[in-house]
Amino acid sequence: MNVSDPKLTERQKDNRQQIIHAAAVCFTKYGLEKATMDHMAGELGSTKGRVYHHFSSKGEIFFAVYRQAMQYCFDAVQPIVSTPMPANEKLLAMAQAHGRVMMDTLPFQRSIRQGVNSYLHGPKLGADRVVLNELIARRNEYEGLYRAVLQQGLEDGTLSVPDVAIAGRAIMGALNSLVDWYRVRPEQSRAEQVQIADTLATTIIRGLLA
Amino acid sequence: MNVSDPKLTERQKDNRQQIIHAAAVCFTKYGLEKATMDHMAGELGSTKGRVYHHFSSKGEIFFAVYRQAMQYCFDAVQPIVSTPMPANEKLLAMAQAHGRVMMDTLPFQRSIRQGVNSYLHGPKLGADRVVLNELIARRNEYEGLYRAVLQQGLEDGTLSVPDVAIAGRAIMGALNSLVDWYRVRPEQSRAEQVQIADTLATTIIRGLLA
DNA sequence: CAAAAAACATTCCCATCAGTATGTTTATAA
DNA sequence: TTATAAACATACTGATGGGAATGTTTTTTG
Repeated sequence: MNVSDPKLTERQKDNRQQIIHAAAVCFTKYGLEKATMDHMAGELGSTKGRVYHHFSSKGEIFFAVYRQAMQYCFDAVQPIVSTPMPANEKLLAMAQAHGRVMMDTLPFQRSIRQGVNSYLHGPKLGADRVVLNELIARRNEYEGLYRAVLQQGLEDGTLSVPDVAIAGRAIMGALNSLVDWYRVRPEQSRAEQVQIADTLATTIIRGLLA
Repeated sequence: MNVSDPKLTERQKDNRQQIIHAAAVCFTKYGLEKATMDHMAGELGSTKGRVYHHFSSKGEIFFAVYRQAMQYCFDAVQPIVSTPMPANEKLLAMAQAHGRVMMDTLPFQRSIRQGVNSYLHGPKLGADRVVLNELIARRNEYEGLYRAVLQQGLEDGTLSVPDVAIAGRAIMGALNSLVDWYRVRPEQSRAEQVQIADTLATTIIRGLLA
């Protein structure tokens, strides 16, 4: 199974990619619903015609954005999971990586944050409900990475939480909140950016007590 | 300055309250944009006419929901701030209280979570932009309560964080994530409910390390 | 109890936007 | 080089929903 559908030329994949990116920008710029197909086309310097030539609906585009956003997260965090390391260190590294991805792919992450709520209350059944469920499953799978490491930490004794599921939620919630309050500042260096993500990660895992 | 505008009869205030509540339900049920005025009216067993008699626009209703959601939070957390207590205990109590309010006023909190993003990218200027800014300021004021206690904790030595602002964000993010994943279960007792909020609060403040 | 105002319901209007139909141009294949 | 299909642009349609206009009933007030 490939990342995208197989029967696509390189050019087509590139075109889809451009559109997906423009969509992510528009979603964060105007909000999920208020972002129109014309907005996306405008962002590309084109018209609807182009967009509809590569995607069949607005929903399909959102799903593509969602998929990609998740992929970014997996690519950044997945490798760390399989590294041999004490669970506490591993969890910290994962949290830091996640924070950085949030910053680096902000439009995508902002889009899906709005989108889940929005597209959830839509077609109870139907074709794209299936796709949505698949994406939700994938998100759950991602969060599972954290729960697994938390569990591992309970076993190797480097972590201690009353409830693995809730701890996982807490981590995700705190990290994902980045997309709500983090603003890209042009004068901000990469080091300062990473500093924020790392501080956030440390604060969550270390706790707040003296 | 009163909680609501002064020149309103008791009956009017009650009517507005009914509408606000119905709106909060619809916002979470259908999503902010997809929730129509007819939905809200239907939820009340009435028609648009009634809604528009008490509110001039959909935006105004959302603002009312927002205001109320914030008020719920203030009412629950504000008292704790002025209680004489070590900062670490105080912070825990605040976090627990916030978690409970999230659960108790779920439709309201869910509404504003979607809404901020949505209404933010609207009228750059205009009358209701002013209102929105006021509400955002109020939210910031609320988060200030947590930052103040964090600061206090640094001074009385019961708390230790690298960055007060980021720690505040982390707390809010983790607690507010409740509205994303918490589902009301009929068979769940109040005690079990409170247990979840408390566990979450403890996890955040205590941290995850063994 | 009359008159006025409040509290609705009913009906209508119109701007917006997803999606379609139909061109026109550019690349690919035969 | 010609036919064919891909890659667009342009022009249109249909439904949806916010809000206004207008009618009807129920309170309140004088």
